[in-house]
Amino acid sequence: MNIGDAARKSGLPTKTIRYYEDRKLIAPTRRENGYRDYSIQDVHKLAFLHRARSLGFPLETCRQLLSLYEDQGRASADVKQLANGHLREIDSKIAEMKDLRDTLHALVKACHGDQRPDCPILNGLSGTERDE
Amino acid sequence: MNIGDAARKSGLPTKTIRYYEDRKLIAPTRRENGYRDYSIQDVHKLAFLHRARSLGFPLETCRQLLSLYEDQGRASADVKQLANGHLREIDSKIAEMKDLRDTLHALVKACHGDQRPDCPILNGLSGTERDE
DNA sequence: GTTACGCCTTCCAGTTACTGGAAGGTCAAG
DNA sequence: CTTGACCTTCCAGTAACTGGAAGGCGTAAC
Repeated sequence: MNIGDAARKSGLPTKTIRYYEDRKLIAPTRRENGYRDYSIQDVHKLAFLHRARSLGFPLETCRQLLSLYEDQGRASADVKQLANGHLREIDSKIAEMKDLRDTLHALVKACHGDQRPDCPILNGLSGTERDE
Repeated sequence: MNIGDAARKSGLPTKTIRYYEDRKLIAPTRRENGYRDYSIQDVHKLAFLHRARSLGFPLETCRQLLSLYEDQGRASADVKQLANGHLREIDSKIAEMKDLRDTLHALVKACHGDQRPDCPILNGLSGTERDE
């Protein structure tokens, strides 16, 4: 099938599909006219990539997951290890963002937000507070 | 002072400082030998940018914050509005990441992680589960 | 004087994962 | 034969840096 149909079935834009091919994640056959020709298996792989990416796995991790996906003799332990590594990264990112959110929230809360120029947010950012 | 000293005092790498100059966020004077010359005010601005960036404000928002920072007649309401917009974005990003984390966590938990090839994580990613 | 070292300069390229657009070929319908 | 929807490749841009190369400047030791 043509790239447009593969796009509709996998949920990925055609641009992205071509990009994945460039990055050697997928290699569809070509017709005589030069058009890419996607098999059902190709579409499954694209949909797999789509889901893995939407879970935030980096492309290189997606590449590893995809090769495990295609390896009938894989050990689920290998997959779990990749997923666990990613999970830990997500957790630390969430923690980092929460910290950041709390800091910003405290500044916003302290700001009266009126026509006067005095502003705890800017004071906080300028480092003129005692605790920084 | 030289860029190296400005870097040490502001906490930003010299590369980043030059980048900010390229993006017109700061404009130090130049000495006769071509070296950049940073004033105390410049260093304050760099430290301000450093803090604003570490709170996750995009550079363009930093630019606006910086101009408010320098505007003695600003209204704190304007600052608060910028900060609030950013806060909302952080909140939605955190919520998004939590969702993602929970989905991934569920997959990881369901995976026995041994030498067998059967793997709920890959099943989840391939979309062969009934609820996807 | 020159050598060494650490600073400084500019410019170019790479990172992540796409996304947009231009220029042009293909195909089916009317 | 033209229109419109496809498809192709290639180039450039995004955010915010980061690394490296090639070369100039400043100072101190030998």
